[in-house]
Amino acid sequence: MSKHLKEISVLQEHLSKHQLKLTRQREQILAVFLRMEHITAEQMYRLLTKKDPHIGLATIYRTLNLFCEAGLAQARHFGAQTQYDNVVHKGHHDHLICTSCGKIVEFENCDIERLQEEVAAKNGFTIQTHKLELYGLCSSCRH
Amino acid sequence: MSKHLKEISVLQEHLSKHQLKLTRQREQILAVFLRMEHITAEQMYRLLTKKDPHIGLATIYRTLNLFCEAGLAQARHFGAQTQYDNVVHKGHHDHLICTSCGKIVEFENCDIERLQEEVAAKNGFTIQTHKLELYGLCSSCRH
DNA sequence: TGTCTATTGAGATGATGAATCAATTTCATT
DNA sequence: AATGAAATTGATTCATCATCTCAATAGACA
Repeated sequence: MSKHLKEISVLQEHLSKHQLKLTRQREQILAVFLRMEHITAEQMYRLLTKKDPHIGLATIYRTLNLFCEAGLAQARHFGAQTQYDNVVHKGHHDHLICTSCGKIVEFENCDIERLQEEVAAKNGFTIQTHKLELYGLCSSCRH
Repeated sequence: MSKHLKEISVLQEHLSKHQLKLTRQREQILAVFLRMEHITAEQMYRLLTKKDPHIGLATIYRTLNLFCEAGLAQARHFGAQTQYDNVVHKGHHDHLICTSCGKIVEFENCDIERLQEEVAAKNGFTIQTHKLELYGLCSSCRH
């Protein structure tokens, strides 16, 4: 765990701010979580029960939601399941996607990001990450 | 229905391309769907059963998924439920999503849209629609 | 019209995640 | 180190959403 001192202190701060407690389970779940880019509750459960068969699935869900509140994780709903993304590993997920041939072009645009921050601030939000996908026709498919 | 000739023909084409049939239920569901910006299967079910009590929820789900395959709809998983967005009504598809409590705020920002067009043009794309989701903490969850 | 095939609808099934609650653990205070 | 209030755990139950099943029905093309 020594690699992730910063994340541990973020959690510690959130815990003490809300009169919550640091438990063995929360440490174990955090240790696994910080090694992954993203994980589902089910995956986490399988990983943890290998070592410690006495950890409950309900605890996993509760703890991953706790991480979201602490700002360490970010829940994203993919189909049926919920992915918990590690905010530390966030990249820029902006894509142009051709609806005809499926071609994908990645891009980054600072002006858009700045405007996103403005919109978020106006609504009282603090952005952790974002997803922007532009769907359309690429130059070859338009002709 | 006469307002939505284009969308009807998009569906027709998809159906015939895949040896599927145009049924009374598909027409009814499409008619309602095209009037909405976005809808859930449950909402659609309630709207339709007012007129025709003999329509099944399974059919709603199947048909909305069909619309996604035909390119008329776009499924989005919000919390527990799935929203089916009308691709025709682009422009109101942007959301702020709280990763802690799941609260969703819709917004629209012309400047962002203009920049999106610029980015697309620079890469030779013509935008048909887009999806922008900002994930973060709302004001209540940050405290 | 008749036949072949896709579709429907009612209910069963499955999957996910949240709620419950008695037993246990944490941690500030002795 | 011991105490005790308060938070946490985990086994289970519960609730919701969406898909699957399959016999009955309806569309499309000859």
